[in-house]
Amino acid sequence: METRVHKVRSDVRRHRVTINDVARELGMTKSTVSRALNGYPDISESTQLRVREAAQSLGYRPLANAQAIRTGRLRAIGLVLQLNEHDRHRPFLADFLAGISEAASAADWTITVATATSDEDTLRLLCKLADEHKADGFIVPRTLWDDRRVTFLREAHVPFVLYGRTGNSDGCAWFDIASETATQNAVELLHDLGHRRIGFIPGGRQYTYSRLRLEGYKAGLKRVGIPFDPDMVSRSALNPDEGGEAVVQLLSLKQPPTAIVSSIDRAALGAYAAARKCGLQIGSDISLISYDGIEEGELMTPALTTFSADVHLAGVRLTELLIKRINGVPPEALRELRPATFVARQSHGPMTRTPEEIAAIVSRAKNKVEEKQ
Amino acid sequence: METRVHKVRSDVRRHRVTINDVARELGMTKSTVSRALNGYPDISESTQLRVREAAQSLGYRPLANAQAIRTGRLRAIGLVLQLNEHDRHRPFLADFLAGISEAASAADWTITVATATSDEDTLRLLCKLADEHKADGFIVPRTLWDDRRVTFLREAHVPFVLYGRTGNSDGCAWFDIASETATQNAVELLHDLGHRRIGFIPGGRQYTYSRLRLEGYKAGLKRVGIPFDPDMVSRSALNPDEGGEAVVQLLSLKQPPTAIVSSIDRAALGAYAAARKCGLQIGSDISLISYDGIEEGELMTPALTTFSADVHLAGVRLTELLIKRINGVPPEALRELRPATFVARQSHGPMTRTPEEIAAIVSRAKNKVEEKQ
DNA sequence: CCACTTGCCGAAACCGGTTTCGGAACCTTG
DNA sequence: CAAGGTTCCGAAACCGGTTTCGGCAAGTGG
Repeated sequence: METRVHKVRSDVRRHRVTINDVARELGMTKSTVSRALNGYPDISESTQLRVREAAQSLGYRPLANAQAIRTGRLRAIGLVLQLNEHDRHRPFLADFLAGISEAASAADWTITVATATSDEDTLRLLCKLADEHKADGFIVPRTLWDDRRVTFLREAHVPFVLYGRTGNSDGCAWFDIASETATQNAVELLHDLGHRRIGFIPGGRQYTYSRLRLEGYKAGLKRVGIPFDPDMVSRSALNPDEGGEAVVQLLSLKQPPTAIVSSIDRAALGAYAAARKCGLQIGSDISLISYDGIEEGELMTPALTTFSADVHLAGVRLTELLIKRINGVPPEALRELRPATFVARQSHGPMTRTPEEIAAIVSRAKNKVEEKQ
Repeated sequence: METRVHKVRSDVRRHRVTINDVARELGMTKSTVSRALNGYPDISESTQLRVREAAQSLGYRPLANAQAIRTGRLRAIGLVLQLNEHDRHRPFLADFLAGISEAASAADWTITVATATSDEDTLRLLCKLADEHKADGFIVPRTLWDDRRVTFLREAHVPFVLYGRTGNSDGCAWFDIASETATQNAVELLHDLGHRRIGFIPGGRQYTYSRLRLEGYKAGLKRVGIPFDPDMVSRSALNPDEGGEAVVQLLSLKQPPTAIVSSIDRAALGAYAAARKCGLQIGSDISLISYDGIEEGELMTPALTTFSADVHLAGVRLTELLIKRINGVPPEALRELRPATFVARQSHGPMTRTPEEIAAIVSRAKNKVEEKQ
């Protein structure tokens, strides 16, 4: 046995064990071997057993590519990642990939990935991978509200599953984390701590999550009886710099917020320096609650309170859903919403200053800066 | 469910243009079409042209899996990533993948990835992907000095290319960035700035780079005429916490360093807080030069001086080398070493304090901490 | 004018599998 | 014991390509 395995290994290139080898060894035809290994009912139990044992001991592994040309099933899931200059820094990529790979391996599937640099590029690669049948179906990450990938895959009748929701979800299977609920909870929590002016920093406009989190913010306000004020919503922010600008925008209002809810952690990271520049300290002077759960949040002072999304789990579930979808389960039966996890750290707390006090501090800080110049 | 599967399948089949469709359209046999498209010399120029045009206009795309069962070539490169709990936080994964994907796409190849959680898992997946021929060759990232992946791939006669060097490089193609030279340069630079006691924080022991950087450190010392002192080499550090501990270890010496060279940025990030705890400020009281070029380094105060490795380029070159290797180029001709880029920021500077002064400050800071307790 | 290349393409085998079809052996049943 | 039904497997077609082989027609040399 030991030597046999070793032999197989060193012979990978020269000659692998084929179904014909197994058939010859057993004195059967390859059709019988094939049906036995695939559990067809017209092969007797005893024969199936014999074939399985022989295949095992010979180290036979069917070639997925060869199977695919007849069955049309490669047992590969496709993934096209868009890594813009913009969000090249994807904190969750490793976790996400690990989740997908874990679930795929468990089902004996593999992953085909490609990376793209723009929307067009993404669509082109998706189209190419589908055309050349490099994958049986696709995981579509970071859904947009109006997503051309979805349109394409739907029309091409290629199975897919979305990470996130989208505008028209006809025929879509999806997995998502209820960030709108998290955002709503953040507002309610801040209200319970005495805050009445609560600002909001949206994420990238085109993404579905951005829409949902804004809705969650509004739902939270409604729930606690605070009227919605458009001024309390800043420009959208996708990185620390933009996050900082958003915070400055909110704090420069005549009636600035005493607490801020940020759509994404990356933007919230920029809030610290921006607030400091305005003479305020996150956590003590002004509260901040964000969403995502990136590692860096924990290293900030004070550490960032956030709602954490389990991206590893997302990868696992998306893969399981996609495999089911490829096996013919209707998309309507493959939709899953999970809650985010609240990670209470030190960037939020009871209201300590009124909007008026904050406005005064900010104005004083601004004058100081101007004096220096 | 059964009917649905059949429907999908027939749908896919309906869409796909096969080589037979092209042949029928042209009134030729598929063998002629195949040879024409593959540029065989026994097909006339004019026929080749006609076939190419017809294939183009019909939208024919050969199925890589179908080609592979005869040619044995899938045009897919394999990548098994080990994402330990430990270094799940891989800052370069996105860049690395993007580089690989870019080069693979350009050559019309695809990528098959899998992630593993341990050395054994990595080896198992590598073996499985090779056995089932899911890829024509592999990129092996993060080489160890004694690397079982290399042993396996070599014995199995599977083409591969290493990202990094290894103990026994017989039959190995590789790409690497000369971090040993960078480390040496760091030492020389610090010497030029007046530093004479220069500490070193090694990375993960089993990795080849760790060995090389230590050698670079020693080479730098030798070059400038400083005798090597084993005490100047701390325990190895792979993350901010361990980096902090390493710094404390060095600063607690009777003759502490006035400058520190760190093997990896992640460890250097922890140096800031650790130095502060010892009463010292990075950049002004003590110099720090690191290696990697991660984004976070720029956000530190003062920003981290480091040698940056172009991981995107690494992905591109590794892919190009691997494809050549698979095409039969001997591994000895596929070895490439590139320099790292020096990124001068604010964490290093002229020597401002002697080792004795530093020792005094550290000892005072320690007493203070003890008093508080 | 005939033998001999040479250029070019069709026919068929092949790759490693899956799937359809048909028939032999066995079992039931009347 | 004949008729009919089951069980189980072999033969052959098939999937979408590649590659080998051979032959026809045109060109070339003697």
